[in-house]
Order: sequence, then structure tokens, then C-alpha cells
Amino acid sequence: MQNKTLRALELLKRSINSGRYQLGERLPSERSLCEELGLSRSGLRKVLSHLEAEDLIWRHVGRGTFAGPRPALSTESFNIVTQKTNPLEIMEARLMLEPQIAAAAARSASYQEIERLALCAKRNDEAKDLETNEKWDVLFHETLVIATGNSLIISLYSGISRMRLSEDWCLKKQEWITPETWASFKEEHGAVVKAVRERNEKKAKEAMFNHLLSVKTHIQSTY
Amino acid sequence: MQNKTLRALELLKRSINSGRYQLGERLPSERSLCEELGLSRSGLRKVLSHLEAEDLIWRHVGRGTFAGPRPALSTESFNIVTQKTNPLEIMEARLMLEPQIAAAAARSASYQEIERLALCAKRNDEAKDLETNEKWDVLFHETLVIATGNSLIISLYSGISRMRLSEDWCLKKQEWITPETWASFKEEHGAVVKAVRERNEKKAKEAMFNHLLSVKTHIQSTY
DNA sequence: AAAATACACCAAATAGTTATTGGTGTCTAA
DNA sequence: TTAGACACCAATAACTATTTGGTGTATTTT
Repeated sequence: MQNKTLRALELLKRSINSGRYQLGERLPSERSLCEELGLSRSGLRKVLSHLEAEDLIWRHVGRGTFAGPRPALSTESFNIVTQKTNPLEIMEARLMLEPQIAAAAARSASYQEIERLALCAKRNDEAKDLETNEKWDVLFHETLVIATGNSLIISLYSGISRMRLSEDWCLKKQEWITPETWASFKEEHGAVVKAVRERNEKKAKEAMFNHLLSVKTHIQSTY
Repeated sequence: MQNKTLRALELLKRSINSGRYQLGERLPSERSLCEELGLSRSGLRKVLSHLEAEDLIWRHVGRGTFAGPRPALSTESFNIVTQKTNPLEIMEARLMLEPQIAAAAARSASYQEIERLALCAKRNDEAKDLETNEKWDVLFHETLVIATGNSLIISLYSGISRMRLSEDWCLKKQEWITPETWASFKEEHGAVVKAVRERNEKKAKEAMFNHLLSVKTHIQSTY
């Protein structure tokens, strides 16, 4: 490597470590930087490659070059996740979240929300086709989330709902759902509604855990 | 209401209940519908208002008219949530999620991820200013989430991180953080790292719960 | 011969522009 | 009084243009 490029490398390193470019901050574009540092783009890119290898910067096409280690999260869009994830992973995520949600809902649900919850469970059971059944099921769990009153949780949960309404999920549901599971879900939903109505946080949490574990088991049985 | 509009109302009701317009499906635009049904837009809108009052449809400017009850969730963008939420709500959401995440991470974290976790905790403690401190803290918790290996949870958690990196959160953090809390967080982070390293799920869950509860308490003390 | 540079092109991502949609009010005609 | 035609608005989505890092090739420099 040439003298000039080596000096540019040191200059950039100091700029990052000194805090001229804060952690996570965007650096100027390559085309601007090579003008600023007085070297060609190919030369600059060699410097940047070194810095990236040392985890001092990270780069992304169309976005730019950033100071600090690669975030690895919050960058990829939701559509990419749709392809990566699978029903089992979704159930594991729900098992982490929803029992707590059920407990919170038992604490703060309004009477109106409890009635809507019961309605969703009823419509879910009465549904004639699988698609309608799934939509009311999603609404059931969404209603519970809304009942927590926590707008952040409500917003996050929409990601789970989106997954469940995707074609992929519905196609796979056909493989494992049977009249027996359909019936058992009715009882499990009923247990959740009952616990929320009684304002019993612990019972609501357990009822939801049982329900989700039951769903997960049925999904696993088909693999 | 006129005879013609009444007939149009019945026609639409039947279309929805019969399943011609499936639950959640988009109806044609108002301008198309009034041509199709042969009545004026003002007349059609009266009909639609009736249907909306009965929860048979819901409408949204710029998006269209949809069959079924209003979702109430998954429609509002993240930016709206940023305005609605507050630090306390964020902590309640994290208390629901992160203890489970810590347990899952203790189960499946790679050795590389555990080392990165320790690095984040170290840098977080060594930080000279609040902004840098917060960024490494966010990276600490993100690393834990990534270690679960669940791409859906990873994607969902990015929402929490975004909240924590907003201006509002950082400004408010200045109000409650003190050298003492800074030091206690170091210990709490250390406890989480230790539990993950020992692959002790229960301990990891508890350590994370204690940490988040500690943060929440400090935030509450300023209100 | 080897290395640095200049250049052209690509795909991913963003920023900016245009078109569509439900919401609202006014004026006219029945 | 009511229904219809029209114009306009703001929110949203669909589309277009621009920017950005990534890659390869020919040219110049050393």
C-alpha cells in the first residue's frame, strides 16, 4: 500500500476513535470522501475494507458507510424476515410474549374488551372455512394485546399478526389442523377469556401458555 | 332514506355476509362503487356510514374501504407510536419480553456472542458521555436478542431499540441517571453475562428481570 | 510488470413526485 | 328537504429519479 493511502487510513481511524464520527453516525459517501482525502475511489475502498475488517465501520449499498460495529439488527426489513422465519419460530416467539400479555390484559382489560374477546372466540369457533377461522383467531389475540393498553407492545405484536396472515402460514395450517384441534382450541380460548374475566393474572398467563404450547405441539407433530 | 339507497344497502350487506367481500378484503373505491350501484357518492357514503356503524366495514383515507371490523392495530405506523409511548411504557414492554429472551439466549448463545455481550457491557461502562453509554447499552441488549437465533423476535425487538435511540428517550434519561445508577447497571449487566455464560436459563431470566425492574424504578422516581 | 486511477455499469436503498382514496363542504335541481 | 354534482383537502400508495456501495475493465503512472 502506498504512503498516501496509509496516511488516509490513519486519518480515518483517528476521526472515528476521536469521536469526529460518532458511533452509528453516517460517514460522507465514498465519492465525497475520496475528494476530501485526495485519493481515488479504488484506493479509498481499500482503506474502507481495512476499517470494516477491524469492525470500525460497516457499509450497506444504497445507505452509506457508518461508524462502529455492524448493528446486525434493525436494518433488515420485515419482508426479509417473512422468508427467514417459520411456524415453529413464530410459536417460540409467541410463547415468550403472549403469556405476559395475557397477564397484563387480565389486569387492565375493559369490560367492552372482554366482551369483544369472547365474541372473537365464538366467531373463531363458528367459522366455516380455515381462512375465516384464522382471521378471527388473529383478532382474538390482537384484542388481548390491545387490552394491555401498552401502545409499544400493540405495535410490536402487529409483526406477529402479519406473519400469521401470510399465505405461507395459512397453507401450513391446513397440514396440521383437524376437527379435534379445532375443538381443543375452543376450550383453550375459553379458559383465557374466563381468567381475564376473573381478573386472575396468574391463571390468564398459564391458560395462554397452555394454549400456545398446544398449538406448537400440533405444528411439531407434522414435521 | 330513499328506496334506491335502501336497496343498495341491503345489496352490500349481503355481499359482505355472503363472503363476496371476504373479511379484511378491500372493497372497490367509493367512486367505482357508486357507478356500479348506480347512485351518487353522497348517497353511497350514507350507506357506507351505516355499514361502518354496524362494524361490517371500516374505512381509511388514502387506503380504501375494507370488509369486517376495524383492525385497530397493524395499521398505525411506528412513528405514531413514538409519540404515544413513554419511557415507563417501554420498560413495561421490556419487562414482558426480555427476561424470556435472556433465558433463550442462555440456551443458544454462541461463544462468540457471549464475548460480544461482555464487550458491550464493558464499553457501556467505560463510555464518557451519556449518548455513547446508551448506544452500547442498546447493543448489549440487541446482542442478547440476536443470540436467541429467533429471527422474528430479532425483528420485533428492533422496534424497542428504535424507541431507545430516539431523542426523547435520551433527553429523559439525563433526568434520572446518576453515577450510582450507572455503577449498579454495570453489576446487573455483569450478572446477566455470567448467567448466560453458565447456560443457566433461570438465573439469566431473573438477572434480566432485576435489571429492568431497577431501570424502571429509577425512571419512576423522577415522575 | 505492478499498482494506482479513471470510468462505466449494476443493484439496493432512499428521496422526491404523482396519482388515488376517503372526508368535507357548497351549490344546484328535484 | 333531500339527493346529486362538483371542487377541494389531507392521508396514503404507486411510481420515478437519484444516491450509494459493489464490481469489473481499460488507462495511466510508477
